[in-house]
This record gives sequence, C-alpha cells and structure tokens, in this order.
Amino acid sequence: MSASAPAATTGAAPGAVDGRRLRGDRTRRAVLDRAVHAASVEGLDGLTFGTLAASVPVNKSGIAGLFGSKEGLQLAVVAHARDVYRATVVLPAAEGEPGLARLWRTVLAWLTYSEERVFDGGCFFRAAATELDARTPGPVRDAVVAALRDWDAYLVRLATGAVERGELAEGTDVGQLVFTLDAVLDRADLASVLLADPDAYARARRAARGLLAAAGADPAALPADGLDG
Amino acid sequence: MSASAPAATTGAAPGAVDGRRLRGDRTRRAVLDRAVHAASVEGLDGLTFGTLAASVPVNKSGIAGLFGSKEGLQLAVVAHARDVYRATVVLPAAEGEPGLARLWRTVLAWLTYSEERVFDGGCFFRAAATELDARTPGPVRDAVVAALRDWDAYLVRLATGAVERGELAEGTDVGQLVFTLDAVLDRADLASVLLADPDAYARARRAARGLLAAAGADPAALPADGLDG
DNA sequence: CCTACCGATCGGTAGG
DNA sequence: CCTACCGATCGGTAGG
Repeated sequence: MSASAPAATTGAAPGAVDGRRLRGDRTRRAVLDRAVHAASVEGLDGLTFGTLAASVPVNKSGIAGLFGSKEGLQLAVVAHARDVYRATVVLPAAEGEPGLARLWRTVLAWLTYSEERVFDGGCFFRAAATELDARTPGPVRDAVVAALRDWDAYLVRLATGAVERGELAEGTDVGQLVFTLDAVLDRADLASVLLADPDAYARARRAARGLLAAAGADPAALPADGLDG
Repeated sequence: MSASAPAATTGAAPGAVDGRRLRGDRTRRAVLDRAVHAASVEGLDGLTFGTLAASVPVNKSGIAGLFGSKEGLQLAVVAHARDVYRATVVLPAAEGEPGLARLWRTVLAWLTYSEERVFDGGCFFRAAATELDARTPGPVRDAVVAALRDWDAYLVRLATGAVERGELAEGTDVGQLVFTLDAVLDRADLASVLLADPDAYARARRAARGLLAAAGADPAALPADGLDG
C-alpha cells in the first residue's frame, strides 16, 4: 500500500544553487535513504538522530539541523518513501497497455517490490500505517493517511479503466475489489517478513488472480510474469 | 489475527497463597489490563514503566519489580492479550454447531472484536505483528509469531472440518482460503482504525462470504448475524 | 511495592 | 554541519 499521485517532493528549500546547497541536498538524500530503511524496520518513532548519525557521515546535531525536528525528519522520510514507491511500483507498471493489463502489472510490481525488500523491513507504508493508525492525529499520521488514500484511489482508477474497456464485468463493485486485492498484498508482505512464509507471494498471486477472475477477467490476461498477454 | 490454542497463562509465580500474593496478582492484572490497551495504541516498544505508572495505582519501580524487566512486561502483555482474545473471539464462537457454521461465527466474532475495540487501538496482534515483523528475533517476537501461527492453524482446523462435513468443496486449498480470509479481517481492522472507513466491516463480511461461497459454501449458511442458519 | 537514585540516551539548542 | 552542552526521560537497582 502507499503513494502514487501528485509528486510529494522531498521538500528541498528554495535559494541560490551554490556549492553548499548542492552538498546539502546530497547529504539530505543520503540521510533519507538510510532513514527510510531504518523506519521500515524500527518504525517512524524508532528513528533517532543519534542512531541515524551512527550509520551516515553526518553527526547527530547535523541531522537535527537538516530537518529541524524529529517530526520534520519523519515527514521527509514519508515523502521520500513515496518517491521510491512511485519509481519502483507505480511508474514501471504504468507503461504499456492500460486497462486490466496495467492493473495486473501493478499487482505483480507490488509483490516484487515487497519480495525484493526495496525497504529493509518490507513495505514501508504497511509499517507506518499500522504504527500510527490508533495515534492522535498529527502531520505525520496525516501524510501516511494521504499516501494510503492516494494508492487506493489509484487502484480504483485502474480497475475502473478495466471495467470501461470491458475487461472486467460491468457493474463490478470496484471499491470492494480493491479492498480485497490490497488486503492480499499486505498479507503477503506480512507473511514473508514475519513468518518467512515461502508460499506468501504465490498465495497472493493466486488470490489476486481469483479475485479478478471472479470479477470477469479472462485468466489468460493474468500471466505470472506480468507481460501483456 | 492472534492466539488460540493451549492456554498461555499470564505467568503467575508459585508460592503460598497469602494476602500479599493475592494482592500482588490483582495488582498485576490491573497493570496488564492497562498495558495491553496502551500497547495496542503505542506498540509494545512504546510501553514504558513511567507512563504506565501514571495510569495505574502502582509507581514506576513497583511495575519494574512486578515484571522484572521491560521484556518481562512485554511477554506478560502478549500472554494477557491471548487470554482476552481467546475469551472474546475463540470461545464464544466455538459453542454450538461445528463445521462451516463455526468458521463463519468465528469470522463474525473477529469482526465484532475489532469493531468494538476490545483493545483501544484495534487488534493487538495486528499491531504487534507489524511492529516486530522485521526486528531481530527474540522472546517477544517469538511469542507474537506463536500467537499468529496458532490462530492460523485454528482457522485451518475449522475450515478442514467444514470440508470434511461436505460444507466446503472437496479439494479446497484450505491454507489458501485462510490466507485470504485472514487478510480481509486484518484489512477491515486497519481501514476502521486508520481511516475510520464506515464500510470496512460490511466490506470484510462481503469479501469473506464471497471467498467461502467460491469454496462451495451455501450462502444461506452464512447469515449476517452468525446464528446457525 | 515505596523512596531515592544511577548511567545512558533522548530531542533539541547555542554558537560558530 | 561541527563541538559542546541542556533538561527530560529512559530502564533498572539498592535498600527497606
């Protein structure tokens, strides 16, 4: 689960493009690359300036200065995770045929993203969503909610396109389909990360194929490798 | 998701049953009742002796003494959560007709458990599983894994019973069915807690009914209220 | 199960 | 982005 739509930039400040700026942006990106992996394992709350500083060539106070506050760091991490997610899951699967083929490629791209551990701890957004779900609302929780909603809306858009092209049955409850489909993706990530279940991804593909077939998809249009079939 | 099988006791120590013991057990239970709610919201790592002491009539050092260490507290909280889960989800649904009816009652009991917020933050085990999934193995993570495995095995047992009674199709891939069914339960909990989605539980019931029907269940045997129909 | 206290780490700032 | 430092909170213990 995660982010898709309008570009959530990492939040670089304005200003003259001189040597310091460039160096600052590079440093910032290096810290965020580490931080998003760490957050996928230890949670957004588990991030600390101190432990982060130990694995990056910037010291504790340098990191605090770079992001202003812990909340500033967390917001930058969520935005960075969206950028990575968009580049690994959304965009590659959005090339080629639209409609059912694109939806199916997106499902497969998601499972690959999880299986290849693009984030050390599995899907960053599953971790962040569950960490913050019952917490008092605030900017970080809001950012995670927005990412989830955008991802859900994106899948609904893809499924609606498949219905319009006649590749899924007319009258399909697209919200219901996406609810169950995304549930299966999340469960595969959990089963793999927590239980090291070797069947997790095969199960998820099988379940997703079954859900789409029940909605009228031609099984031949749902190949295991995601190529337009 | 969670715990079912052999009683995970809260771990009372042996010793003469005198006034101090009894008072100690009552205190212990009062602390655990608070702690399990807090952990469902803030995570098992978010528990601290200090904040717990602020909401219970025992001070920080008293709690540390009661559980020996933070890890001891976390283990006791997991065991306590299993006790509560068994009493609210597993046992009530296990009365009456076995087979498909029992499986269906269990699904509905789970959704009620989530919706009624038996734990303040939604399903304790979903929170704990995702918090610890990518962490270094240790006793607490092991306890959470055991709870999840027991719950999964319990659902597989129920579904197998339904197959044996001819209420689900012969040859049903029971592991696959439970994988998807439990995915849907978890997603309902997340959608309700994180997004306050008013359709979450209706969607989950509909999805679960669809999965069982696809496995050959008579839809008339899957009433909305869980009574043997 | 309380008082009193420990060293370590937390988020953050002053000042350059 | 570094050195040096702050008050607060952490998990845990001594001693009763």
